[in-house]
Amino acid sequence: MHDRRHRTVRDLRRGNRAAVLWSLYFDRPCSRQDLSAATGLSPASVTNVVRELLAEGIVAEAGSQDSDGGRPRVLLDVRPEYGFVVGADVGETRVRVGLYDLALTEHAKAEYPLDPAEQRVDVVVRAIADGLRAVLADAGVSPTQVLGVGVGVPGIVEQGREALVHGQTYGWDAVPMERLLRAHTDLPLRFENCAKTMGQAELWFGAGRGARNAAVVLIGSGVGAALISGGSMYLGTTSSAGEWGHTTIVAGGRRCRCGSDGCLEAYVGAEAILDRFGAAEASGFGTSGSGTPATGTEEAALATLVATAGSSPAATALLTQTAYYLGIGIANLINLFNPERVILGGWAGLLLGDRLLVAIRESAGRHSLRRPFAAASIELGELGPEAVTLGAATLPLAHFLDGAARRQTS
Amino acid sequence: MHDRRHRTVRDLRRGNRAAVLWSLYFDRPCSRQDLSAATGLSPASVTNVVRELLAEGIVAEAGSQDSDGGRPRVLLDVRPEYGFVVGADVGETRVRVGLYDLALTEHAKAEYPLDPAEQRVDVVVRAIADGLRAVLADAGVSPTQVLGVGVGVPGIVEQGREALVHGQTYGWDAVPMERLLRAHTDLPLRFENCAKTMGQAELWFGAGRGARNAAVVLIGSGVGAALISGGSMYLGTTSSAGEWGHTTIVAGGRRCRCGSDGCLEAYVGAEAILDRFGAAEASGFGTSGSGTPATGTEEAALATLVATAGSSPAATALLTQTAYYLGIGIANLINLFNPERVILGGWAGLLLGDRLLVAIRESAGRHSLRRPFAAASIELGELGPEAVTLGAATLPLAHFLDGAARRQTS
DNA sequence: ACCGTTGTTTTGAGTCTTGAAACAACGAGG
DNA sequence: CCTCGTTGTTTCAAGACTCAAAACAACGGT
Repeated sequence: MHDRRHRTVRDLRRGNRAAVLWSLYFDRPCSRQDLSAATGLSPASVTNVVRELLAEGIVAEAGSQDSDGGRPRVLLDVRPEYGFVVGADVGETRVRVGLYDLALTEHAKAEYPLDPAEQRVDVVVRAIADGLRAVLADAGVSPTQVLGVGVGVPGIVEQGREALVHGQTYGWDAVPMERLLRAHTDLPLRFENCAKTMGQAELWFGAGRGARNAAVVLIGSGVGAALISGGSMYLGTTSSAGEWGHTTIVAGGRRCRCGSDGCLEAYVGAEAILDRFGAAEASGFGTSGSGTPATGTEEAALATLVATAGSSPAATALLTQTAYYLGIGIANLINLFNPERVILGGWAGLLLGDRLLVAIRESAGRHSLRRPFAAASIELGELGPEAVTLGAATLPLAHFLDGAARRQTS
Repeated sequence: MHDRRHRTVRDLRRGNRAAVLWSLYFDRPCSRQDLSAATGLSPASVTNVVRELLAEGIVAEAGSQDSDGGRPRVLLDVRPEYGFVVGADVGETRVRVGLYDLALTEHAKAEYPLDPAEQRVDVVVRAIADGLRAVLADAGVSPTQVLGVGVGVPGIVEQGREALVHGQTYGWDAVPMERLLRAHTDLPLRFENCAKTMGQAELWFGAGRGARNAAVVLIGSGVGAALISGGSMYLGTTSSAGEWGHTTIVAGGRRCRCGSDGCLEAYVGAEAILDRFGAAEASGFGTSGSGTPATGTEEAALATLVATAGSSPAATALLTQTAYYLGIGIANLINLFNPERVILGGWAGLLLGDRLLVAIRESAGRHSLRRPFAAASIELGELGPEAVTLGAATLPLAHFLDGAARRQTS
């Protein structure tokens, strides 16, 4: 109950410094006055903090802006080249690594294919390490300039002294990812579930900008969600919160690959949609069995399905039904969480949402209570597939803004 | 994003004072050393803060405790008689008001029946005002000794400059409860949904003690939930979070009184259970129609139903099914929230849980993912029907512990 | 050149926490 | 009975920080 732990007066300083940095980062560029207004600090304190940030080279003055009549405001901005962050995305078929500066513009990227049939941890770790080396070499950036590395992994991340990864679908059980990767680099490492990572990207730079309570809903082959409460990711007790895909919406319904039945994922996951279509058509695209096709194939199949929807009544009916179920899943989120925004993302989510957003909204409205529904807007994600890498890069960046991380060289 | 707003160095003091008070309140009695350890403050600062609290009469020394060999620890405790708080519970059939001291021991209570057929706001407000006067007179407590009044209302509370209440079932729409009650008293008022209020009571004093992430699930005639995240109530954007009862668990299922269908409430709410039983038996207890019976009747009917379960196969089957559905609802919470504890409460919840807890756990286990399920314990609430009043009293108390509230006289 | 306006910095005062040292209250052992 | 070691609490001086007010700076208009 109540974790209030502002100890020393020095922590106060750190806190105020963080407040200024966060403010500046998300409202860039802005003047000292703006910062004063945004943080509630006195102009004097802002001057102090900013002086420090200027001296450290983290922010720089960036021109000025006329004020009506008086002294012009000096605009401040984050100096993108102060440092770099690395984001890595461990997907089902490939490992992607990106190098970003402080403004999160990409400076280099690398990609390594994985064998979708078996995801061996050592292969993944080696790919990340290789990617790290590659992007640094590519952009001519020295490791000393890197603030940290963030990794988005499929599965639950148990944050402890060393991050452990539990990947249900990959058969990973308490894999000591951090220790394994530590063998290849001394940089600060952070791990997070890739759905949460992607959610954070949408929250910071996509459709979720400015939201304090939001749900980012991700539909790919499987289904997941990231819950944002009070402006930051909600993790839960063992940081496995957000398993929306295995929420039951049809008691006694279709069998799900998780072993339960009636899960949302068994109706709106890409694999499930194709499965259902296959069962209905008993022919055509998709997989009728349970084998996981390469994502590329799955993606093409679903795209074709969506495209045919105009002409094929069977496809239309299926999609209508999918929107119905998806609306129910979203309505449940709205009733439980009362978010101000629900963002639909993931490759399949974007594909479906493009065509079905109206139907989804309608179904969600019918299945949720009036007031919470009225408070929530349902929108499409704005970020593409690079969102996971970007979101991963966000992890060390957040720590930097909090004032914890510094560059290795002092 | 990030609300960091520790302005002045004085706020720091207030924060540390609050940290000490909360610590002491929930680990009572304890020594200055314990407080130092619990809050992370230096012994010197604890002494300072405690000196202040002693001078104000909020805490008092309460004996001492031998230390092995050295100076004995002086035990500190909250002085219960420093002030009082009032809690009011607006139920479907009655208004209950309780007067509590700082230690939340009851000093007086009052109850006023309501006509269950129509809940007129002015009647409710008058009952609360009468109850307030009555409990104060009864215990011989002057209003100047009262720190505040908390009210638990059925419906969504919109916290603004003045609390507004939206009671779906009562036909209350944006009722300015605070303004209405303000006409009768000058005391600080706080309003909250009664499910959240009850949840807070369980969290502080019942089965939820010490939990940081928990879900308190309430089953009465209707169904609701209170979500606790990071040790405090999660409210959502328009403070209507936790509408678990109207979460869909059977797409296209039974019609619910909210207008949607397949809601959890339509399966496990007391009214719904009796309804289903009536439909199955086409005779016996319960109501076969949709009219809301007086709660007393409903309560008796459900108790009878549960009692017959041993002998009547129909009743047994119905309860088994109810446990199945309830387990699904709980599993959904576990998957989404990853709480460390799920607490089953409400009069019907306790009645059912008493007999069905094992079956409910089993169903929840089958419908949730392994890891989050393993992290969550499912337990019965420990508090009786007075929990709402107690929880309501908790609202002004929390503000007092935060250092905001003082007694009116200085 | 002067004035009003607006943005930023300096200054002096006031608060707060803290580590170290002092102080207090006990049991044990001579 | 006195001393000593131990443990819990308080005092004290130093250091850190924010803030309000005042000073300063940079502009347009007249």
